Amino acid sequence: MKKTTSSDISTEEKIKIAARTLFTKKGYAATRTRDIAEEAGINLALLNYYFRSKEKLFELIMMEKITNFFGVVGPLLNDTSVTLEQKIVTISGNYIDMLNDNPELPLFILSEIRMNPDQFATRLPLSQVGASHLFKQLREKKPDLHPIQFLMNLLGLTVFPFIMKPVLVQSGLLTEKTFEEQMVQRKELIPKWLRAMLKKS
Amino acid sequence: MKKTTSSDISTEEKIKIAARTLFTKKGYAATRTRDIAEEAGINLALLNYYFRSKEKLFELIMMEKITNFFGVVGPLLNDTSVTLEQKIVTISGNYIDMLNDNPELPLFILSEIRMNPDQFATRLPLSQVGASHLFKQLREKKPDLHPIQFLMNLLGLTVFPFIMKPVLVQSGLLTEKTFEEQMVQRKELIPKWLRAMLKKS
DNA sequence: GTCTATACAAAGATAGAC
DNA sequence: GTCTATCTTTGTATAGAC
Repeated sequence: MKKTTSSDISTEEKIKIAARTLFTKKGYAATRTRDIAEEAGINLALLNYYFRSKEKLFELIMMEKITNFFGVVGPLLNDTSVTLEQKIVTISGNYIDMLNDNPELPLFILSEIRMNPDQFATRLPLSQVGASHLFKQLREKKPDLHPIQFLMNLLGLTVFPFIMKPVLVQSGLLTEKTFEEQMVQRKELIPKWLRAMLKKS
Repeated sequence: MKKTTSSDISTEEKIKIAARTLFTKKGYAATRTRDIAEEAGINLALLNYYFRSKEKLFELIMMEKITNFFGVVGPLLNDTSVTLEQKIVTISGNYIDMLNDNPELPLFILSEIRMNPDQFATRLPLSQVGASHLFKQLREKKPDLHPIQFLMNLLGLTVFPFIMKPVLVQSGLLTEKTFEEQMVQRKELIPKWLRAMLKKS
């Protein structure tokens, strides 16, 4: 029987929590194992005891985050029972909700991929997108626009504000609160804008 | 009289060129001064001789890049002789041209700002945007949409594809060549999409 | 499983010769 | 201005006691 209850967290879990915080905030290279240990309130040696190395620990966290990030689109991609319109609303809405809770996610994932493109390329569930039902729907609806162009728009309109957030808030152009309000608004605006893009021209 | 001619580059300049390449590709933390020295083909000690420290050198490059990045919008912001429509076309067009030459720029700037938000906040020319002529034009044209929302769209549609580029290319969803072609297309598409967003609803 | 102590490696910075 | 050699600091990993 595990001695861990909901109120006392195992050392292993403490390290993972601290690693999640620091890695996603500062990235791999700028994060010190000593800082993780301190943040977790444990001894530095235990990090290596449980996870063998900084890199192994990082990969664990990274895979978790990639799953989070692509989990929003994944299940919808090939669902033939959902209309294009519904997919758009669901994807952008779910992303905004998820990113409101994890605003640092996109910048973290994208910058780490940039540093090691080939290492993560194979593990990304993106390769299937090209043959997905969503792409088929897009081609039918608007043959003269490459589905990738549309995907860039969907993600750009949804994800980019969260990437800009630190800049906008720090520059005083926006407060945390008004940012969140605007993101809520966008859940209705984005589908409207995307719908216009798919109109026959 | 300087002995430097156009064909032989001064040591100082060699270091700056190497630093530009490595910092923008890997970020501050992951870049080693030894790598910069090697890339520049100079002795490690010379880096400190010319720039005192890694950090000083980095700040120099960073300021350069911020100037590049915001230079595209800056001059247009308060130009009262340019219509809103023209501003949109110019901004997105110029950005796409500039980013086609410097695709790593946005991810570099945004991830470094994320690591040190307050350090760069003051130096960003973004605070003036709120009082700009562009924002005034946007408020007049479409009072029910917050200008920031529009700015997010303009930048999201323009800049985000370049942020996604490594992911898209590495996952095999796109080749370098088709990416560039699509970006050229977007120079006409983006203004069209944005125009639709500013229509009376 | 957890901690102390320490080895080992890498990175940034500098002194001093040329 | 440039180089070699070296110092210091910081970061990662491990050995061994409890």
